Amino acid sequence: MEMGVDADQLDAASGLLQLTTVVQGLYARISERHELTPVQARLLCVLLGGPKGMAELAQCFGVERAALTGLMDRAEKRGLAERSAVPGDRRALQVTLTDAGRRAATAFHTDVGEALNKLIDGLSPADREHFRAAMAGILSSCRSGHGPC
Amino acid sequence: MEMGVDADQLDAASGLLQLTTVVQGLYARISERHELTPVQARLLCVLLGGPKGMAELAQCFGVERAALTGLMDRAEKRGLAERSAVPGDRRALQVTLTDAGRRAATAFHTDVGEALNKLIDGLSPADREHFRAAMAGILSSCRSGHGPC
DNA sequence: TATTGTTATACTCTATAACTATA
DNA sequence: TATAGTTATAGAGTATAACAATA
Repeated sequence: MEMGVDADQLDAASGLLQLTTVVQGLYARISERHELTPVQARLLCVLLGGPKGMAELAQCFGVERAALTGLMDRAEKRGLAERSAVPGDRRALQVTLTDAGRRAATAFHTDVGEALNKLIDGLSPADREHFRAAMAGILSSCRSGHGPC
Repeated sequence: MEMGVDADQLDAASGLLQLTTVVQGLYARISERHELTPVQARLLCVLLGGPKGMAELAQCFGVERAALTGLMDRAEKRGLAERSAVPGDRRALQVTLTDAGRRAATAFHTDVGEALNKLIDGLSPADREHFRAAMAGILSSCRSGHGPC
């Protein structure tokens, strides 16, 4: 691997922490640019994968169902997502993106992807592929692959 | 590089996003275990590097000075950190850890380090070093190295 | 009884604007 | 005037507990 000359004296744990901070900051900055909070942006992106129930969204966000109510109240007030009845179950609600919500989600998602790709622009193609594979390995070992997210 | 068989079909941008989510979640879980919010935990860890002024902390957290007041009010109420006068400047305050705060910060920091190292446990030593160097390269290219954090 | 979603309440974190005191 | 920090106010996000309606 082609080592950057000043790319040392940083252990992996600190690197992960700092990298996380950078990505979080980037996500927050792009959210703001799209007039979204990071949580609202994430909500829209999850819904890009198709309609979801409230409980399903709560589980996927790792929050209580009650938190989703407020989240969706705000998303709905802004015309980005909607709650609608589910034919087979009169308790349940189905959350879907509005057209505006889908446009916002797509635009946001594109910008985040660009920014993240720019982040790894400095790596050589071989290093980039190593890095990608390492992340995939880490993720596959720590996520049991349960859930709709 | 030794490729995991199921470590594919994940692009680098998604990987970064998911890795960030995993690290955030891990950080939040450990914070909770130590009866800290993630932000309070981060505050203590920054103070482990030595006393800081309020404005300095605000800049380092990327928040307004007013937000630090509330943050420190809560940290002080819990006996984790203290504000004290600065000899040369009667406007300024110096924030330091209490003994309890230092113990909490150290214990938290240790646990986070362990968890993060466990995260990359599955990588071979060579892959781990590649990964570490790649992160260092990314970080050195995106942080101008300004600031006390 | 269990599940879906909501309401009520309280707390943390954050921004903005206006303020005090000091430099 | 500029800087350090605070107060007041508002809003987002979250948890807990209690509730309603449906399964």
